[in-house]
Amino acid sequence: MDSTPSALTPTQLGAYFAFTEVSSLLRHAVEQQLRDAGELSYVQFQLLARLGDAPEGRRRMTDLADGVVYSRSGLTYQAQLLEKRGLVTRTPSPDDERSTVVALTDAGRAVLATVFPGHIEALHTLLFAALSDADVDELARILGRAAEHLRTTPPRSAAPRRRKV
Amino acid sequence: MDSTPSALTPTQLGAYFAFTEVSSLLRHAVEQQLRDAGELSYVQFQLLARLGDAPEGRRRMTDLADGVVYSRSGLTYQAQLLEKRGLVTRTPSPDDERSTVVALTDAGRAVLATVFPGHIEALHTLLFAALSDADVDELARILGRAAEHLRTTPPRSAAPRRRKV
DNA sequence: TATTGTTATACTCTATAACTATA
DNA sequence: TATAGTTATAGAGTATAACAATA
Repeated sequence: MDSTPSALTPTQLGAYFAFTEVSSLLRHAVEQQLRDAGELSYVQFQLLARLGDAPEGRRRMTDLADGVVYSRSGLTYQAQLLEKRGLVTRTPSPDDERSTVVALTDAGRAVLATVFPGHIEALHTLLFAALSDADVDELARILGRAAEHLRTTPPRSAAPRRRKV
Repeated sequence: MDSTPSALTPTQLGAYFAFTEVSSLLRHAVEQQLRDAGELSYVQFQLLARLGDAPEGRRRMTDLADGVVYSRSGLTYQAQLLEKRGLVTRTPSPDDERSTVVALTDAGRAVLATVFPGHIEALHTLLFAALSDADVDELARILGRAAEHLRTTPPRSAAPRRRKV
């Protein structure tokens, strides 16, 4: 019944600091690689990668947004940039005419293909080179659990208090 | 002699995705908390926290920057904001007159104190609540190793290529 | 009325380059 | 000449609110 103690144990603190450090350094390095290799921001890469994963390379705007962007206008902005570069197309959905379907173009796939090898190499040399297979196993298990918890616990915006009512 | 293979194992992929997901969701939640509780951006919080850790609450600009900010002007900008709010002071160093020493004020400590409990609570409910003590142990160990690797391997900017020479 | 997405706008943040001053 | 820091400036990104259109 351990109800959110008011301090962290030294180990928790260590885990948190290490996490933020890895997160910051890794992200910075990866952003640089994506910028150099394909003129992509991290967000743009994530959007393209999500499309690459999707059946037929297409998704509705709302589905595309998920963990990537936290405002609808932010997604519109990025989708516009990608469309201008010809990496995606945006067309109204035939099913629901309110929806916009974003689809990866051949050029979009090409950019993904250009960027991927360096991306993977960066992950290898920066992260996985330091870890044993067992470590990676553990990491996947633990962070997978944490991710699921985060995904489910506060559905998106906990907002425990409002300003000004 | 496993020289950076050109693909990731499913487990590595899982670890990476989980990591980015946790990183993104946790950071977003924490930023919201810091903003609500103390009108601080994440970077500003990190700077204050670093000062709070330092002997006498003071550090040179350069030492303060470390993992937090990746350009000197960015640090100057943030330091100015904090100084305007009276949370830090900036004074030339007596030792080396090129240096600026940033020092936490009482108001700065007060803001840190205001923000900390909610910060810790957020970490508890969002991250540690999902993990066993053993998990946290493992996480600290693995990520600690990764952090050290990242810290040492590319001293700061690998820059394998330049644009335009 | 609720949902999907866009637009307008304002703001925060970051990075580059030029500059000053001290070591 | 190298280091520490600031300034000017420009650009990228984000979020809020108002809006339009469809369900």
